[in-house]
Amino acid sequence: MYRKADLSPILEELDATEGLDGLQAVSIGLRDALEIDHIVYHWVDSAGEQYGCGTYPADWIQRYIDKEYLRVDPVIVGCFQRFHPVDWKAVDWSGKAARVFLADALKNGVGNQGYSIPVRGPSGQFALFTANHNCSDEEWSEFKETYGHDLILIAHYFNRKALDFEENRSPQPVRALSPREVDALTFLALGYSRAQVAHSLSISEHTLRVYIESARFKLGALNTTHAIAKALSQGLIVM
Amino acid sequence: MYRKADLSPILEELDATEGLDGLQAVSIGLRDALEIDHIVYHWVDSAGEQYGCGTYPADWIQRYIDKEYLRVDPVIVGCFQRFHPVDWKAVDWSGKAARVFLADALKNGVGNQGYSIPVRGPSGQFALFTANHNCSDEEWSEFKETYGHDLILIAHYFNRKALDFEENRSPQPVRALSPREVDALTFLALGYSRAQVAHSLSISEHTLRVYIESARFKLGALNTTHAIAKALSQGLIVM
DNA sequence: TTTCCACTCCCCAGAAATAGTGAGGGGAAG
DNA sequence: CTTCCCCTCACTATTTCTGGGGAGTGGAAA
Repeated sequence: MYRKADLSPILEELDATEGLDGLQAVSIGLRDALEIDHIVYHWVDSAGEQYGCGTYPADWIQRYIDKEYLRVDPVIVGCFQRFHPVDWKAVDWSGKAARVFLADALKNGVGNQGYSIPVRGPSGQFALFTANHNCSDEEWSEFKETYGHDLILIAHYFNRKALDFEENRSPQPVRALSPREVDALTFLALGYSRAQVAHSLSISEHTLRVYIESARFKLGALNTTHAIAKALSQGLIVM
Repeated sequence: MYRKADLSPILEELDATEGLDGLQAVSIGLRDALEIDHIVYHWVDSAGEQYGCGTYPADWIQRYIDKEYLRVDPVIVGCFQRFHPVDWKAVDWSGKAARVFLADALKNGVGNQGYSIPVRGPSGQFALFTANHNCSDEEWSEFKETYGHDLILIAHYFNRKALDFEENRSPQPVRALSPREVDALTFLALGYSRAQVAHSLSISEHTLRVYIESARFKLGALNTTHAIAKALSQGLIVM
């Protein structure tokens, strides 16, 4: 039976942390306190870039990036679609690429049990906070039972810190879309043609075009499709 | 000085709750346990729809909807841009509409102190969890100090429940895309033209078109833009 | 083994989106 | 009261996308 560790010092340490190196240190402390194999915070950037920190072996992290496992990893997909924390056993490993990925992960020091918490920030920011261990299903259930709540909170704080660092680095000048621009992009995202959208909004197609173009400009998008993709992934419009 | 209330029974009640009415009941219990004026969970939908539950007077809620305060409320805007919980005193009340809104809110039973926690789910889902009270800044600081962590966790669980209800109402079957289709849609979402995508994938433009069409078909999309919007919002592709 | 499905290639005509201009009215903020 | 942004409308030429055909390979599953 698990005896629950006191995590309040970890939370305090997390609160006072500065910089990614600090998060790295906290994740090591947390891993030790929880007596599991790995703790990983993984920021998945909308541009496909990614950074994170945690206790995975450096080899594996490099391999993950090199092999573009991000596109294969079913945990990422599963978390992206859900709000609940995700147990690795519950995601879809049926794809061939996914099974190859899993085998490779296990070979590189990743434990068989995982529990990943999706965290979302403004502008479509998305990250994962994962606890990983090598043990039986029963032990893992007990672990989740014991620390589930705490992990959610800690995931929240990890992401908060990561966002703070990011903000310091690049204060993004996100210029908001005007209501009409939002309308226009929303209808386009729903699959309507420009003519239909113009009709729906009771404006001329020419006017509609102006909105689309100014939205494109504001979003720094190369074309309408890009604008809609950006607006969607930044949470500026919702389908 | 605050003596911290034990919130674990509330969390358990929340865990076992079914339906919006249940959430309503939990928010009342929580308000009483915290000894504050109001607790509100507010799901904000971009389409302008919104639903929520909490302890605000029904009059005020109706007024909020009728007057379209959603578009004015600086707390909404502030939370939408941030990951941190937001104290109402810290948001931008400089706009005229915002000040009118504030005056109206205070007149309708809303307390002067507020603490709102943004929560985000898949597909750009966004909600706010708010604690509201009428008291001095000092008392409020102490309250936030005491219950800040708990409120984050509770906000998370409120949103989880709300999403569960939503899911039960509209379960959608997703048919997976082939790797090539994912590639094609991903590049298109990044703003490349068909010619550029074809070149990037080292295939002919004709072939590329076949992928796009089959992806469109699988997604039940009306056109390419729609397909990309659907794929993005279903988490099938990541930018 | 046969039957899928994923992947690759090709032509053509019509529909739709983009790029380059332009203009005027209204409202909010400084 | 001026400036800035939002909303609305218009024309033309060019590029890009869509929809309609058809055809051949290889791998995986039934």
